[in-house]
Order: sequence, then structure tokens, then C-alpha cells
Amino acid sequence: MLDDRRTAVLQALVEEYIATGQPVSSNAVLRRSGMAVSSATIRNDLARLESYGFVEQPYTSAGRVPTPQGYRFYVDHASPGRLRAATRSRIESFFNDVHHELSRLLKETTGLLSDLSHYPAVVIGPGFAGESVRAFHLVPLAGDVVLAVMVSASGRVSQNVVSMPLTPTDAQLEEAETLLAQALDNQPISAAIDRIEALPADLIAQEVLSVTRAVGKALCSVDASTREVYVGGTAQLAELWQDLAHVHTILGLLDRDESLRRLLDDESAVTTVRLSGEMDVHDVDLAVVSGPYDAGEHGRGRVGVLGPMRMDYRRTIRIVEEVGDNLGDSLGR
Amino acid sequence: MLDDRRTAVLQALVEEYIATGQPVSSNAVLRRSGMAVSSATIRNDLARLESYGFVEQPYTSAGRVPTPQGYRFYVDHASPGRLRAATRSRIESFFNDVHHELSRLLKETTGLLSDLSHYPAVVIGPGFAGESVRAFHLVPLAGDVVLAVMVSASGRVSQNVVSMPLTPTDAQLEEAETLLAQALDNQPISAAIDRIEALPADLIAQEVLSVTRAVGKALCSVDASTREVYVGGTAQLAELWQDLAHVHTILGLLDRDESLRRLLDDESAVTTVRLSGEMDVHDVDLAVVSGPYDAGEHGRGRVGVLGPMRMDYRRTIRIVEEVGDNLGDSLGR
DNA sequence: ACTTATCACTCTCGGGTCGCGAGTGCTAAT
DNA sequence: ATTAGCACTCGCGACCCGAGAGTGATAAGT
Repeated sequence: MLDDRRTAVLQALVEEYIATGQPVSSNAVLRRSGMAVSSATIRNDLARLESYGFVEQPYTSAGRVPTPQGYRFYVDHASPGRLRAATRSRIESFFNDVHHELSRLLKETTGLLSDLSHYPAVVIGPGFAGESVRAFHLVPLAGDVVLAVMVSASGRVSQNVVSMPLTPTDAQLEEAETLLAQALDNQPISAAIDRIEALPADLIAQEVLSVTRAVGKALCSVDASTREVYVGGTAQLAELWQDLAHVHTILGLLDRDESLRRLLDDESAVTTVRLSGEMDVHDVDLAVVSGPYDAGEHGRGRVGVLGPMRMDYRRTIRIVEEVGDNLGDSLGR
Repeated sequence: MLDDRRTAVLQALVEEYIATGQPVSSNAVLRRSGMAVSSATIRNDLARLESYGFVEQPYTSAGRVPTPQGYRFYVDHASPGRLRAATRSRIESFFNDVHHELSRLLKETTGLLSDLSHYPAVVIGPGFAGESVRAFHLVPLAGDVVLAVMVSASGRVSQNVVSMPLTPTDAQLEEAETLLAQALDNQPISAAIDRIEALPADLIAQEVLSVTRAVGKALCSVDASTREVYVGGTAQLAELWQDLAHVHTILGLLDRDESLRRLLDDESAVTTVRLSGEMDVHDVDLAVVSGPYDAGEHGRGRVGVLGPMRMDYRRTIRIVEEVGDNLGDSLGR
């Protein structure tokens, strides 16, 4: 599609624009790329890139600005950046030092990530499915509503509100608790669900059985519901998007968990870059760099940062990867 | 300090400014207050109010704008607003419908509050001290770090990371867990702490005792650490403060839990209004309306909203009170 | 066919000017 | 103490204009 020089021109243009935020002139491309051609040649190339839809002029006779397609081409061809040693060691010492319960660790990870990247950061908690259960309790809340609390071997806590088909007595609830605790004991939840289904129906009182089964069913969704979303570093927003309308839109996205999930939650097992249109987000100039983390048997989650398309992708991608890897390791042992 | 008419003039001026955001002219005051005097009289009063520091002119020969002192006088003298029936029933049905675990309920309460008030909302979780403990577990994390998990009678979960003075064996940890579970069983935490101190030192192995005591000490701070802070409705920011620098500052405050606590956490048992300077916040035009909620034995917390000083106080105060009361009731049974 | 030097042309940006009008403070009368 | 009348002030928006950066086109060179 593009020969080497035009690729280099596009690359230089994107990087110059990322650095300055100003429309990029042919001379600026020349300066940055250090190519041994004249500015007129660059101008010809730029006209070509424009006809392909990679760049555009904000107005006649101005410099060029990358289009979303231009950014897409750039990120697909950019080589990964390098981390400064200081950054790397900051990440490592963070995960060596911090000992907190999961929710606080994830919240603080957003702080680290946004500190390093200078972009707002999002972390999605790992699922619960693979964890083995260390303790289980049923707590009555209202009449037919109980809370199921599980503590995993790694100390994570899952709380689930379950609606009962009937209003159980305290005794029935205790019996169900005992049954469930046995079924769950030192088992991954996924395995325990089968065990609950297989309980001998003839040896157990009808009411107790239905309570137990109701809780068992609810546990199927425990994975999704424990995938909490954490956001940090939103103060960066005002500097990144100089426009109030944009800040407003982005804050609207950050406000609701489900839209955050939509931004981050592709299934990809590698670090990805997604641009506004690709996420069904319109009217705002948005890029999301996100990567998975793998906490082994404790599940997987995702970390990411949001920024304008004019974003330092090479550096950001490395930071997201490094933080994700370290977070996974820190959780995974 | 002020006679009746001047008080009325100030009140009309503040309300007009809250409604329009424009400097208020003497005629505008007249129109809003419906007083039977001429605009010249109002002008004289305004000059007097200005000499007292309640209002100021953005520039010579412009209308008047309230100063922080002016707002202070206004909120101290404003009669509380009325809630529309729709608003009240929205609050009530919210707390009747929602059944979630605590953290999600609090998070969703910020959504409700900011929806109704049109301001960003903050909720501080209730403490844990008064709760009685239903279940207790110690989970080893790293060598000398363990996680203490408590489930309260009302189904709340507290997780605390505790550093040990030594690296306990599994057996020692189990023994400590048993001791602590006994001490805590169906007791409020505050009472249990004394019991732990009073354990018979001669009947228990030295290591187990020191582990137990370390956990006991950590439980003292359980109350503070479970007072999570939740924020919602930040999208409103962009509309309320039309200035990017202000939005940036406010986001900086919302980003960090401790600054949020500082904004909300006065000890007052009634709804209060605090203005920027009174909270050691400078360079930004900020007002915080916050009120307590009382969940009975399950502790107390605080709900509030942030806005510019140009804020609909009468309406907002009522909403904060109503949401706080309903939240307290919903948790308190 | 591609590259380069040159140059006329275009369009934004920032600064300066200016008139309008809202709103005040002052004064004198009631 | 209140009011009518009036001269004065000052921000705001509209308008204009020149400078300068950067382009596209053209024509010559490789």
C-alpha cells in the first residue's frame, strides 16, 4: 500500500503531531525524519497520503493532521518503545511493597498506571471462577434475600446477594450453609457448582434443597459480578482534552461501569489499541490502550489507559504491558 | 447586622445569580424580590452590602456578584426547600428496590444522588466498629503477612492486611484463628478487642499469642479502613465549572480518597454547607453540601454533593437530607 | 518518471479599533 | 430615607487588517 518513504513520512508526521499538537508542515516532517529529500517531495507524499485518507488539512494551506485511519496505520506498524530503568523499577517496587486487599491494590494500580502514563487508567478485577473456596457463609438480609459470602484461598472475598424462592427459617439456612460449605470446601467454584447439582435429593428436606440450589445458581454469575472496575487519574482529563465538551463525554464514559467494560473488554490476549469509532464511541477523540493480565489460577483481568488519539502510543503500550505483567505476577502466586 | 430589606435584597441577589450566572443588576433584584421600592433604593442597599463584603462587582459599573461571605450569609439564613413528590418517591423506591451488597449499594447511591441533584456526589461508607461479628478467618498471604476477613451479622465484609512480628506456621495460624473467632463471636469489634488483650497468657504458646495480639491491634483500625469512599456523577463537572482549570482542580480532589474525606468529614450531625476557604481549598470555587446518615448499630457515614458556590442550596440540602435518611434507614434495619 | 527550486496564493491568527448598551453613582428634589 | 433623572464607565462583540506559515503549481533538472 505504501512504499518505505511514505510510511516513514506518515510515521514522522504522526510522531511530530503527537509531540506538538500542531498541524505538521512538510518541513517539520523533514526535520524529524532526517530524510535526504526536499520538502517538495514530502509535500507530494503528503498529498498522496491525503488521497489515501491517512492525513488531512484542518483548512486549506495548513499543515497536515493524522486521521483515525492514519493513527490506525501508525499503531499497527509502530515498534514498541523502551522503558526507562526508573520507570521499570518504580513498577517493580510498587508491586513488591504494596500489601493490601485486592480491591485496594487494584485501585492503587490505577494510580500507578496513570502516574506513569499521564493518562487516566482503568483496571478490571480478575474473575473468581478459578479460585478455590476457603470459607463460605450465608447471611440473612431481608425475608427472602440472603447474602452469600465466600473467601478464597488467596484471601479474596466475593459477596453475592441471592433472592430465594421462599423465606427460609434460620435452621434451614444453616443447614443449607453447611451443605454448601461442604460442596465448596477447597474446590474451585466452577467444580462446586456441579457438586451442588448432584446433591442427593432424597436425603435433604425439600426447602433446604431449594435454598441450596438457588444459591448454587447464583454462584454461576459470581465471576462476572466480582469483576469490579476501578478508575484513577481522572485529573489528567482536563489537560489531555482541552475541550470541555470532550471532557464531559469522557467523564460520562468513566461514570458508568458498563461503558468502561465496553471500552476495555475485548477478549484479546495481547495489548491492543482501539480508537473511537472502533469502540462505537462517536463525537469524541478517544484512544484506549489496554492489555490483559494473568493471575494464573486466580483469574484474568485487564488494565488500560484512555487518551486522545494524539497519544504517545509506543511508550504507553510498554507501560501498560509492564504494569499488567507485574500485576498478574503479584496476584498470581 | 442587616435590616430586613437588605437581607431580602441579598437573598434575591444570590438566588438571581444562582439562576442566571450573570452579574445581577439592581433592576433584576427588584424584579425577583417584588419589593415596592425603586431601583435606586436597591442600588443604595447594594452599595452598603458591598461595603460589608457580601457582594462585589466584577468590574466598575457592572452588576453585583455574591462573595463567599455573601453565600455564607445566604445559606445560614435560607429556609429549607421542598422536594417534589416525584423526587421523594424516586428516592424511596430506589431504596426499596435495590438489594445489593454494601459497596454496590453505596456506589449506586452516588448515582441516585447526583442524578437528583445534578451535582457530583460522594458517599462515605459507615464504620464497622459497632457491628457484631458472624465469622472470622485468617488467610496467609506472603510469609509474615496475613489477611483478616470478618463477616458481620448484617453481611458486611471487612478485609484487613496484617503484618506479623514473625512468620507463623500454618498450625499456629489456625490456633490464632480459633482464638480470635471465639473472642469475636457475636461481639461488636470494639468489645472483642478488650477480650483479646485479656487472653490468658500462660495457657497459650508464645508465638500464637503474639500473632493473635498483632491481629487484635490491627482490628482497632478496621473502622477507618472500611470507610470506603465512593464518587459518582462526575460527568456533571464539565457543565458546572465551565473552566478547564477548575475542572482539573476538582478532579484532582475527587481522585484521592483522603482529600474527599477532608471535604465531607466534618463531625457535624446535621446537614452542613462548606465553602472553599472553609475547607482549606483554594483557587477553586467550591461548595460542599453534606449530611450524615445513621444506620443505627451498623454505624454512621456521610453523603454529600460538590458544586460551585453558585449552587441551588435549598433544593440540594433537602435532597442530601432525604437521601441520607433513606440510606440510613435502608442499612439500619 | 521522479525529484527539486521557486513563487504566487491562501487562510488563520493575533492585535487593534470602535460603537453599543447595560448598569452604575451622583445629585437634587420629595 | 427614598426617588427620578442623568452623565459616565467599561466590557463585549463585531470588524478590520497585516504578518507569516505553509501550500500547490509550474517548470527545470536527473
